[in-house]
Amino acid sequence: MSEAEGDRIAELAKRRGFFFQTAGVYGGVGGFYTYGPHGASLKDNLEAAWRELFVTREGHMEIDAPTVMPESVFAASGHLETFDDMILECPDCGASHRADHLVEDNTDIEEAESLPPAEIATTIAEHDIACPTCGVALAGEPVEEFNLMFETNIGPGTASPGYLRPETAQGIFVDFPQLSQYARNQLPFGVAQIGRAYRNEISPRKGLVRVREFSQAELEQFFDPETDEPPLTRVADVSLPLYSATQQAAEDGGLQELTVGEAVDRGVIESDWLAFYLGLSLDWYASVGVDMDRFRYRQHRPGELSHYAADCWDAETEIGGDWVEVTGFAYRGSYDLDKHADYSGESFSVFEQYDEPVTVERPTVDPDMSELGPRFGGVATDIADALETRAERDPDAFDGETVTVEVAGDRYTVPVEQTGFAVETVTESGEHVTPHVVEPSFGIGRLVYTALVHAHREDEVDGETRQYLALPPSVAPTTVGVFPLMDRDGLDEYAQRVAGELRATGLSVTYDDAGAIGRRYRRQDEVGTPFCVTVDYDSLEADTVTIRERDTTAQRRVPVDDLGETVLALRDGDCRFDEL
RNA sequence: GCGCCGGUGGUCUAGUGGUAGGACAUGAGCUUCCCAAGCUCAUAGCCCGGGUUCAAUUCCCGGCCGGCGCACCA
Repeated sequence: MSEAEGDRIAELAKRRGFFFQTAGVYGGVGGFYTYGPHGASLKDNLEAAWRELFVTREGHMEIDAPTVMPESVFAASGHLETFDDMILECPDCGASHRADHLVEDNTDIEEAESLPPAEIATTIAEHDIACPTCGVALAGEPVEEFNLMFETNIGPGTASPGYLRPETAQGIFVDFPQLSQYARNQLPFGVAQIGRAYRNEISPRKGLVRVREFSQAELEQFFDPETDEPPLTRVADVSLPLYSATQQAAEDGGLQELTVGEAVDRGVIESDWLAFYLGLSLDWYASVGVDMDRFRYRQHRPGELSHYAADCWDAETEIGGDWVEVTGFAYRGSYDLDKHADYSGESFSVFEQYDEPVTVERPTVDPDMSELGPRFGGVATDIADALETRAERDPDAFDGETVTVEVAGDRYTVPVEQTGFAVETVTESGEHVTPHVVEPSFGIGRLVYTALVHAHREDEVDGETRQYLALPPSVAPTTVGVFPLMDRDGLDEYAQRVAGELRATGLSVTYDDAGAIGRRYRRQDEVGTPFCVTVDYDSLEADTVTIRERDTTAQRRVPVDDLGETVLALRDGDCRFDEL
């Protein structure tokens, strides 16, 4: 652990091209990192592994939405309001406070968040609100607005404000009606997306942990909360390291090791869908290089939940003594779809057919427009609509001779016989359901960082300290290094040919003929290359090469003919090195 | 954003009011028949701006960036 752990990785990352701070020649810019060659490759491999599970294996759809969205999207999602904080700083002690919270705590005003900053400042002065930290009067202090979303303008001028998305999820929610079509309106279905998101953090910290631009891999699992069940049996026996809100509150609370089945049965995880994804994801973390002894699922405490979340579990990894959120598994309910339905006026529900149609009695109207039209003129259609609404809500009103409806403040009386009122027996074949959402949201950069930190090892070879990255072969940036033992006598040509043949199989290969052989092994150790192939003088005689394993430095001699297949099998875990 | 501390080749560092030295890494060459060996040579640096001074990498101020604490973290 220790800070040294993060420092070592930051140093290695910069020196060997995993990641580094962007625009260093201009002094650098806070919270922005560039992935170097090895880092970009590692990140790609991690994303591919994610896609393999959450898209391909689970059969979900993947989309790619824009990173800039119009204001209306975030007005509906709640981000415009929740991300726009009013900060007030104490002139005396320097503490920052949420100005709207000060007002709410000290006055009868609720939802002060929706008030303009000037009004908040006036209210603070009027009520003589003092700094909660030191007690100094805050009257007259400026209320600063701070929005965590990057704002921009769409097109010329400022008429169409746009925002860089603070999460990729809204790109899925906002086009749910379209996506539902592609899923043939069949719940449950999932939509995945890998992409960039942006948050103008007040103070970015700790390398890749808190940055202003980052990659998310998110899955939105849509389901009918009444009828749809996840395939829990597939993961029922997976053992989860759980740190529930209850355990966090308990004095002696610690991790609970429960299987997915047990956690659901005991109500530790309330949502079956959340439980399913916690179970499904566990092995994935291990497969991309997370040290599972430094991993836990932690439930959000009640006050910690996001504005949209009903329940949330974070996957956390331990880095330098701190626990870092690498995934949020949120139960978002129907919050997002309801909001977009509300703001847009469009339907964000799915029509679900019943197994058996249901017959119900329903009051209907069929107004006689040949009577209503001449009599009421332009408002006739509005009156017809009002009659229809009235019939649905208050069919008893049609019991008498006439019925009265109100349109735009005026009352109109219509003879019931002209309304065509009837109670019909209709057959309903289904109903409209607004799906609920469970969302696993992976922070790719934090996982890359975790993979590097957890993979870092030191050992001793022939009295020399060796530094290496024990990355899983499937995610390591380079799979195999190829070296000629000597850069002469035809060994180099032979090795070049071997490297070319390996590349042709689709493997990620690096060729190195510079310096002593040991130095070349070390270079590859440091960037986590799991296998190195060396061409020596025996190769020229017998067409065999040595293959060396990173973690043990052990070597085997193998025929060059099926080298490609051998390395592929080693990378994919179809064969163990000590079986060669 | 506030406070404290810091910023010297790609990396890690020494040092200084008269523009800098090392180690590692990198490149070229020699050597070398499997784990950072050795030799020669080469490339490469005082975060930015202002001030004080004959002279600033060094002192002062501001900025940028980083670490830590506070705040923030949908």
